[in-house]
Amino acid sequence: MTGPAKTPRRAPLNRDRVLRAAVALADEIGIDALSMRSLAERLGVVPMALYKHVANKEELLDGMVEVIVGEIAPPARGADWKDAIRQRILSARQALLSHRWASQVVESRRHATPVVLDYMDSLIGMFRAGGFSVDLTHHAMHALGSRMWGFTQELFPTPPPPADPEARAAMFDQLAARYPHIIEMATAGSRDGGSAPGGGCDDQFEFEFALDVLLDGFERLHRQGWDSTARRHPTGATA
Amino acid sequence: MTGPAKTPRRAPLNRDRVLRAAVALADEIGIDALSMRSLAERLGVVPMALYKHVANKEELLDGMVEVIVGEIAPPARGADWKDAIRQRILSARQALLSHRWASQVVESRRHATPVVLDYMDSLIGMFRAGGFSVDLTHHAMHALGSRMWGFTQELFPTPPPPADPEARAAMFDQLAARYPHIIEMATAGSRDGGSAPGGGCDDQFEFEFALDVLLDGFERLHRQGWDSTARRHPTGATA
DNA sequence: ACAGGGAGGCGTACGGCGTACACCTCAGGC
DNA sequence: GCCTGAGGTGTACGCCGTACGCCTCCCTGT
Repeated sequence: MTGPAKTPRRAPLNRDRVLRAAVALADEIGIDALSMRSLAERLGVVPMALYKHVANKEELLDGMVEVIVGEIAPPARGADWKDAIRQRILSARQALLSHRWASQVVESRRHATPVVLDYMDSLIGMFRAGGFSVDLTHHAMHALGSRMWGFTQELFPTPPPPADPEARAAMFDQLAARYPHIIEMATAGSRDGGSAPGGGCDDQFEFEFALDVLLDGFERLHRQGWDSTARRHPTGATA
Repeated sequence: MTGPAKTPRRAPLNRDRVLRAAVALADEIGIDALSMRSLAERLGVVPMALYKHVANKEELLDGMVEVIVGEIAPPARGADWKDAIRQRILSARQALLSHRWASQVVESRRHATPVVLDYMDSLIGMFRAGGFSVDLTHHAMHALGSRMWGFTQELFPTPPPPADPEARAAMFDQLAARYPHIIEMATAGSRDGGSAPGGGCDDQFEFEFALDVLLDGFERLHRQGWDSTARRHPTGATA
């Protein structure tokens, strides 16, 4: 009975276990509540123990990003460049969307980690495989920007609507006076059950719309043989 | 000699003075070093005094955004919708660029403040004045996303390049093996003094490129009478 | 079989943060 | 001449990230 099961010592931590626990905990309690202390407690360990596995909190967050980016589905083989890129980015979106805090953390990173660079490299490779020049690919990547991760900044964070209907009506009138166009847009959207119910748009639609505008634009420039040294801006010049 | 100048009491603070001091201090010492304490010290006041003028730090940051957004040049009158919007966004860019921390703070805001809504409302109004449907305008605004503020996420944060040339060459080979496309892009850009020198692209060019791809895309959809209920995605359908 | 070392975990402590709460101090209006 | 309330103060609390030194096993080489 003095076998290895005698003392049920917790399996020793390692970097990967720490990172996965951090992701899970952030999912659970939110990224703001994720501290070295809360994570340590979750792992049944003293806060300083974590520093044996990550250098500091920044590196912890970097690692969490790597875990998520690692969840992105691999590129589709044999597809048209546009479909392939579209699909890849949408699957990045899926990966990021399953962790509500992900976009915030990705945006806050200062240095790209290897896994992140892998993803970007593969995306660039897809443009190149589609015949894009290095030049156009470069600008296209920049134009995608954070959309390559599958998220867009929430534009109209819902201000708290008053519960009292009378107060709400009054506030509505007030808003309509100052922000006529916003109100027009918000109310128009809520008519149908379509793409844009007021107070909460169809994010997926909005995302794909923007992505397609960009990809279509890239495609057109590519077909035109656009070159950054020729005309500085893509504008016009369809015919 | 018992006049009002006898005791040189500091003019009492007010919300506006606090916000402007915060902006100036953030410009000076960086947004990370801006704390209620450091700001209070700069104003020659005890930290808690600030809470008589702003509810908490979040509201301070909101107010700082308002100050900056207030610096955006008013819309150009009488211009084509596209030029007008282009110009307005580029002037937003100018305003935000003069405070390096601005984009980070804007992105972190959860609730839009009145001044922010004013800006968005005016942008929407410009689309509408250009004949855009409410529907298309809505999606266009979402597609612009944070680009309406004139910034793009920095995509390739420069990893520290080793000083020793031999080590640098070794690292280069290693990177080239793992990230062939990234390296191709980075090195191709550095050939000419043009738009994309390695290690630091021409941000302004990249920004305008992306903006123009989007605006051109919107224009095309507008001319086609695009409607979100017709086809879900803008893709193709030029001819 | 045993000594040595290193990886993993612990405990304490420090300085900084945002901010709650009670208090003080006057200038201005009654 | 009193009152009031806006503006400013002082103290304190709980949280944070993390530096530093120590302990405790397990693995390894001999």
